[in-house]
Amino acid sequence: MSSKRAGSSAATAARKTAPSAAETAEKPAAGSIRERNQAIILKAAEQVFAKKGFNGATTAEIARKAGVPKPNLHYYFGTKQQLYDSVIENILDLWLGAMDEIQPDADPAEAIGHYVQNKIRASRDWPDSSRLWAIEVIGGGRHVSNFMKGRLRNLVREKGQVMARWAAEGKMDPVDPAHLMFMIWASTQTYADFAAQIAAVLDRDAVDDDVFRVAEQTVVRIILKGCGIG
Amino acid sequence: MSSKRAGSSAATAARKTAPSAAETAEKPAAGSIRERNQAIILKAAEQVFAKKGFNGATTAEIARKAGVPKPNLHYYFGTKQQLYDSVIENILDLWLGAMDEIQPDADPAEAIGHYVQNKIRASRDWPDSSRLWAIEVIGGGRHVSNFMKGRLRNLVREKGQVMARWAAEGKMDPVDPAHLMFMIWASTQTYADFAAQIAAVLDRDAVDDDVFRVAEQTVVRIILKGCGIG
DNA sequence: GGCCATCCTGACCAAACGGTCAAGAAATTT
DNA sequence: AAATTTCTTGACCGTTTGGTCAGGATGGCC
Repeated sequence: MSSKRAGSSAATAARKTAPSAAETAEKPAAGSIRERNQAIILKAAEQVFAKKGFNGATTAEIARKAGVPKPNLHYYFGTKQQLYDSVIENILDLWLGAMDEIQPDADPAEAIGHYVQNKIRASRDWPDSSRLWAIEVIGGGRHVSNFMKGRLRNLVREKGQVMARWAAEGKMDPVDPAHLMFMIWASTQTYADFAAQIAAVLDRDAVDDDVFRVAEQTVVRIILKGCGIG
Repeated sequence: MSSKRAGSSAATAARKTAPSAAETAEKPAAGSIRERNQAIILKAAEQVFAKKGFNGATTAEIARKAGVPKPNLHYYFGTKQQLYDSVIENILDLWLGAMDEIQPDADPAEAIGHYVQNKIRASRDWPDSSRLWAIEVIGGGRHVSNFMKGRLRNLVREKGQVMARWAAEGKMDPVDPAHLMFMIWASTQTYADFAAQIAAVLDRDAVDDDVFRVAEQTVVRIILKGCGIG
């Protein structure tokens, strides 16, 4: 009797991310066992870490959720800490995408509006990533310190200069760009991080698409108008 | 702000000898040993819980930070869970104060502006409370579910009606009040919860008064202007 | 089929944790 | 000062945790 808890949603998701190019038919290629299992474990780990933080999560729970025996975690990722680092690394992209539109010759309303939109949709589509990031930063952010002081800081500086130029050209108010970013991040990620609170206040079981629609509308509107755009 | 709450779940500890503490009338016993030590432990517990969450915090660390032996925690608070509950209970007031100014006959700019101000200053003055609240809600908020679905929801509904009236009178834009609240909470509490990230991006050791000054200015301005006030 | 590398897993371990206890020290009351 | 209640503490315990290991199963390649 094999201990297959198979058919989980994790398996389907992992199959989607598997390299499908050269493979024919349904049989996974040789080297893909590793990738498949790593993906399954990473997804389970993200869920558990996002809910309980690093210390609160147990390797046993992650293994159970992934449907694999516990030693399998260590086989693929070494220690719990290394597994955590791998999960964190997969999240960093959330911060870098979507800011591309903020360019000197772009339209501020569109650029910033789309950025807010994308951030809110990220909260809807990958809430666990947002929550895990939040827990990590609240705890001091030691694992992401380099990222925050490096790529993230540079990005804020760069996009801040674009906004300063927009302001100089009269296209928007001279708002402090860094704090505008903080405000956008906070106002959008709150729909993932504080979903429990928002659902409770709105008397719903969860933050569903209806809520996200009004959220997107409201936040985009206040941010843009608040910056003197539009 | 209401005054402090005496440890409500403290009595469960000393079961050996009936804890006859508070039954016969109010015995202030100014500076009693019990109150002093409970306050010390609660403060230490809040710091540790805020950084590591419930599971990540250890009673040994709380005891060390409070400067008392570990069994002393159990003597005063029973279990770790009860200590956590006591800490959480002390935080709830943060959500209720400061919204008082939002009244039908008040000036929207002043009322909302002061509310944002107060929330940002709360992030500056009690960052650990904000962070602990965040960790609790991210983890599902089971310990505060009643509060969120009760007093908090009612408060949002009540103040939302005030804002709807302001909007009907043309004093502000017809913004969804609940989402405006979410935005204010997120934009203000982020200066406590995400302090590590903000400090890193701004290239500072910590989020100091300078940062808070610009933060207050920027957030108040964007929120008010974004709502069509001012 | 035969061989090898990769993958899987039940059983186990040392450390850390929450919690307990009994006895002693310090207040408080009588 | 004696009695009694409250407070303090080192030592201890059962459970849970992250991590290990040896050996078995599986798949790829000739």
